[in-house]
Amino acid sequence: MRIELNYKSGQSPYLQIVEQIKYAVAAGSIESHDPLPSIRSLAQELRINHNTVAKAYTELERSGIIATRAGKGCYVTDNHSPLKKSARRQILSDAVDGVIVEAFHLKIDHNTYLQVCEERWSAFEKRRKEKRPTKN
Amino acid sequence: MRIELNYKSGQSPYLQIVEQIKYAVAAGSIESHDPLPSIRSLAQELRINHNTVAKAYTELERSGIIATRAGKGCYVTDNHSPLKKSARRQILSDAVDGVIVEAFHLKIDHNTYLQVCEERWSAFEKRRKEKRPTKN
DNA sequence: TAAACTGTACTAATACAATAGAACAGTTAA
DNA sequence: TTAACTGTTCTATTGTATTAGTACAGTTTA
Repeated sequence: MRIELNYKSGQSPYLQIVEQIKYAVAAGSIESHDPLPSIRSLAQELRINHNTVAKAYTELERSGIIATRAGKGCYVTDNHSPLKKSARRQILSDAVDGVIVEAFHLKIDHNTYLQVCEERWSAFEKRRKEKRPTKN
Repeated sequence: MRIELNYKSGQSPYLQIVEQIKYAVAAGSIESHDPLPSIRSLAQELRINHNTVAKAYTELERSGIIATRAGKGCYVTDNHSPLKKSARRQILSDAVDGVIVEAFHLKIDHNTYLQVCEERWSAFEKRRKEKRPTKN
């Protein structure tokens, strides 16, 4: 799990860390109970203040993706999202709406849209299976 | 086309205007060549400074969604996205990746995901057809 | 031309996000 | 206990986003 900061992207470092870790968990690069690099070591590696990493980790903890314990460290959790099914579906629905608005302005047709939706899901699925072949 | 500002959302007013207009165009609530409310009249209606509305309109013009002309007003354009096909598909792909990461952390399964992707597209399509039934 | 409308440009005030430094507190192991 | 590691809290600084006020410029129409 390698985190890289892009200072030209315009996105703040702490948000880049949040996104990359969320992405890595979803893609199976890191799994439940895996330890994350400690706040200070990651900060040193990225040459930023440790509070910037701490802010990213706090945000991830708030989302239920990781757990932090003073003195121990940070770990990926397995119980993401305590929301009930209908609420989770609503959040997804809003996110999909955003993509559809984007697709419309990009003049993308229905078939291409569906194709991309399926392709990308398969790509994530594949990476997760490659990472833990015995568990599936 | 009614724009409403939510001051509790945390999103800045000018971005709310941008999003709502992009959404309205994608949903067919406003169509190509339709006039938008003038900068000053919309500002007065929303009780904000006209430069805030101007900023939103500038952003929309930069995205190729509307055209503004001093003295005349602002109109929805029809030529969105001058990017080539592969680039547009790449942008969509990245946006879909974001949704998939979100879906994973929401513990949403493949079927539900695909169902929502299709459902929401149909909902937009339906609204556009209802708006201009003779054109399709 | 004059008035009333359009959008635009410039400047300044304010608020907030982002980052950093220093000191604090919990955990482990020698 | 002590040392070395963990995360946490507090405060301060910096930079930038956001908004607003004012003055300017283009277009239309009476």
